[in-house]
Amino acid sequence: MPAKPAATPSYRPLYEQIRILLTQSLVAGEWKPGEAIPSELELAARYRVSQGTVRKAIDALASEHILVRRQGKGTFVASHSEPSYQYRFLRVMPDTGEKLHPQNLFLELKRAKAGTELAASLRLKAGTAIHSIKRVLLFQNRPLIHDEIALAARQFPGLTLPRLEEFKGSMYSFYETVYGLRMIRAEERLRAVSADAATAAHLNVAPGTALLCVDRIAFTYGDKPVEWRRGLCLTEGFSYFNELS
Amino acid sequence: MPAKPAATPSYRPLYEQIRILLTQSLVAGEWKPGEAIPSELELAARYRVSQGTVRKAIDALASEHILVRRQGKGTFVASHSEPSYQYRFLRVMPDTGEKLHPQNLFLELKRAKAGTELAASLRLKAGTAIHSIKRVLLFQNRPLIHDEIALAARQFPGLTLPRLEEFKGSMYSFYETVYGLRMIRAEERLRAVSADAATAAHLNVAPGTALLCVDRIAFTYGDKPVEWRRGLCLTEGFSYFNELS
DNA sequence: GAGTGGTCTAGACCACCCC
DNA sequence: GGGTGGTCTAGACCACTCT
Repeated sequence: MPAKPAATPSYRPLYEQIRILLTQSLVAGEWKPGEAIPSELELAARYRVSQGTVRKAIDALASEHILVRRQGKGTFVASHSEPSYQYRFLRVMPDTGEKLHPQNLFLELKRAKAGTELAASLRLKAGTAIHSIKRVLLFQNRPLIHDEIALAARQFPGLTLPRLEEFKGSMYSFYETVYGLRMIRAEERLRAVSADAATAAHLNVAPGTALLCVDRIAFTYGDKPVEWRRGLCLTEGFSYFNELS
Repeated sequence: MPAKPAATPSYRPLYEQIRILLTQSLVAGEWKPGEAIPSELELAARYRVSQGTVRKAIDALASEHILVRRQGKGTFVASHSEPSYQYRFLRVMPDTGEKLHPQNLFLELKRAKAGTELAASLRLKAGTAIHSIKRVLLFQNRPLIHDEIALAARQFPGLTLPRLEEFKGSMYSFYETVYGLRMIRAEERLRAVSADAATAAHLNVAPGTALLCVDRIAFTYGDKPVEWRRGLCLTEGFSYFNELS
């Protein structure tokens, strides 16, 4: 493997270069979500390095939940469609701690143009065409979260309400399955706000009720922002769980 | 190194056993926060394993921020007193993203008895003596967070308001420096609530203002809960940042 | 039993820090 | 220059899964 030092660290270890090559193959779709990638020995042969070096590269991708190792079986491309990853980014749960999966109720999908703030978040030009989705998430048949979601229209051609409604699974499972876009990480900012009239109606509470406002930007490979989302969440009996370490 | 298989996984790798031995040394105070632990080769000799095995054990502890590696210098015990770790668990920051350090204003320290809920959180018996601390955190001279903190009295003997006030640094830096208790992780639950009269006064807002309520339990080695905390946070111009991956 | 990931070793060499 | 962490190798062997 030819050494290929880069700008930032003045020196790039081999396993780092391999990690980049693997990522490129993932972006190019050489291995699809849920599929196995070649074995460590095969990859070692392909890149002319030792198994240990390939392992270190895979370790890094596994710790980012981009790949999943399964002893005795192989290494697989992580997928939001797999049960254990279905609601990987959903941190709202009952105070009791059980993880329960919400039911989706779509309210609206319309075309719109990105305002300056949204455009900045998704790294688009202001005025770019977007899809704007509104939905409510129900936990045990109780409306708990009102979501507003924005996606660049050109990245999601042919998106319609019926297609969203007929799909079983999370939004990210949908993006991945239908549009081949895998979300690998997200940034969230939380605030406390007072419910406006419309939101209060959707969540069936009095206007002015305190709600948890969760702004999220979700990214694919290469830290490319794909989805903007604002969730307004009723936190009675439920809370947003986070672990600090 | 004698193999010492344990109950849970029916087989425990060597590096895992080393990790446990290292943790025991940390708990016993063999190496103090901020100090360097022995070099990898020394540890390899001590435990009669190869450098690679010690490395894997240290890697695990480093990824939990229990140890910190510094190339060319050594491996150090992480400390909340170090500038970069001062406010490691503080996720509230200006919307602009800069990290700024708050100023501490203590309001009260009193002795109390743990109610059933608090006792359960800290794994104490109900009625156990505790310290109850109240304070306000100011960002740029603006009161933004009202904290209520509970600690088991027997773990913090001789705690007084003046001792808290004269200490420069974060609470965890204080626990670590004065009581030798290192907090290594924490769990938080976030909710949106309406400000009551007292809190509103402390934060200089109208009663009923929506506040972010952050409940936290912080743990030392061995997942032992030490501190319970409830923060009520004004989120205007500020927000709670979280990264999902 | 064959194939996969996971562990462990011994040794070489590199990058970084400080004397 | 000597010490420390960081990389890389080649090879042995172990644990798990599937056929």
